[in-house]
Amino acid sequence: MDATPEILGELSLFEGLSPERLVVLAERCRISSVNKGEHVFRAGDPGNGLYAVVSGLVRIYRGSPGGKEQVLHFIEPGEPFGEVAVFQGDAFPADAQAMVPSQVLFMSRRDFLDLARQDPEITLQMLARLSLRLRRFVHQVAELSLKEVPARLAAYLLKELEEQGSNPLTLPMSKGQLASFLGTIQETLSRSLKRLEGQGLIVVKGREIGVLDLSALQSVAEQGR
Amino acid sequence: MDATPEILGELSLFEGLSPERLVVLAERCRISSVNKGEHVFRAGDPGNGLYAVVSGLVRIYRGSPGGKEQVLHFIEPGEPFGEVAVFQGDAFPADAQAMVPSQVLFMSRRDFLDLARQDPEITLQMLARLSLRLRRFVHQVAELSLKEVPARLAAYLLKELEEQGSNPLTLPMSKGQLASFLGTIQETLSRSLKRLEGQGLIVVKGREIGVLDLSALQSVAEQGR
DNA sequence: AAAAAGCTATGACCTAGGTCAAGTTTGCGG
DNA sequence: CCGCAAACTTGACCTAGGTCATAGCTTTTT
Repeated sequence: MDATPEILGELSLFEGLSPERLVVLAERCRISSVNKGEHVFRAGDPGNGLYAVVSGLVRIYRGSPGGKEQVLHFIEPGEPFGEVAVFQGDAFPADAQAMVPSQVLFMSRRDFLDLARQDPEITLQMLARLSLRLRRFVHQVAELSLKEVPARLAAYLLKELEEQGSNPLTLPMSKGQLASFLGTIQETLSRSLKRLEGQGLIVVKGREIGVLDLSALQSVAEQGR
Repeated sequence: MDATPEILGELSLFEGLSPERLVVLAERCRISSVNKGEHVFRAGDPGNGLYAVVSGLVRIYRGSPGGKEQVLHFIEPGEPFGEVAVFQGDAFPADAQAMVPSQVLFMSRRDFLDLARQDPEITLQMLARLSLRLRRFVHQVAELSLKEVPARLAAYLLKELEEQGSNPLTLPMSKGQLASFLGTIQETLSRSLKRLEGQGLIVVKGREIGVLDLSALQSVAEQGR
């Protein structure tokens, strides 16, 4: 399916582009639907362009021979993914899979580089975007090796609370997926939630989590090691 | 101390720039000496520009309240560091410390952005550079959470063997520092080395490590979980 | 070369958290 | 509204690897 200028305008990637430019770009982008569980690309696939989530939710992850998986990020509507392969190395470093029925936009490397040439602002925006991602990875690596599961969980809940702004926050994914993002497994996550609940810091009801004691949760999150 | 065009020409960051351009840039860059153990910047410091190692060795790491540290990368001569703060967020996300007496070059954000504007090629090179770093982090996150220490160690040795090209390879840092890079501690690294040695895969003599059984080492490195 | 300071090895011990195995609950397709 | 498949919880168990303590070794300083 073809993209429309309206859809493109919603993507953070194209923020600030003129309506005329969007019309031209719309012709060059393709939108496709992917079913729940379907892969947009696999690690090692040649990357001929970049993607963005139009609707739905996509997870980027790496698997291991033993079957365990580590989620690197969840991509929400408006956000691009798979950019790394456009600028370096050409093979995707991880798998991308739709977690719910989703629509994804594709733009070829050629078209993106053309756009970048005509609109250098885009390049700077991309640098800022990759820098942000780098910053997040720095955080993720440090958390994985320096903190224990309850601390990582607490930090996640605080971040989510901040972003959602509403107090009983809602997990945007299954607990198993969250565990995989936090570098652990379902069982351990379940026990950690229980523990925080037992300490009176949170209250859990399905995917809804209410934060009862903000400052105590913060001190759990800071526990390093 | 002022930078010279010759020094700048050696930096991967300025690869491909004309000699005239290098002369102009040399006036804008400052080179300073840092002692072993001295910090170039600390996490949270405002980032007003980027750095590159001219000589010596710099490590980028994050500490935890409990005193443990996770090394994110070792920066060798010619390589830039601290770029992330130039494009995003303005505070450095980690600490940078000289591991041996070193010389580092500094270029202000302003000067770098001026250069980027005049020479768009630099921007694309920077995109490629950040993409490579992102790719490495993807790898590091996955290794930390999916593999055990001996597997991470084996993977490191294979990479180092490849890069150095000589068989008894030489560790470029202390074993304690290597442990911190691999997300573990001295003692565990020591035992892992011993184990690989006991299995006849490597032979260790101080910082020199000879690889005896390449394919066995590869299969240890691939063990996921 | 002696002394101080950092590195490395190794042993005894302990715990966070992964594995395996039942259940139980939730939510979706028919 | 039913039934089946995920998703989730809970318990018993086990192990990788972190902690603590000690001692040998190597390098730099004086």
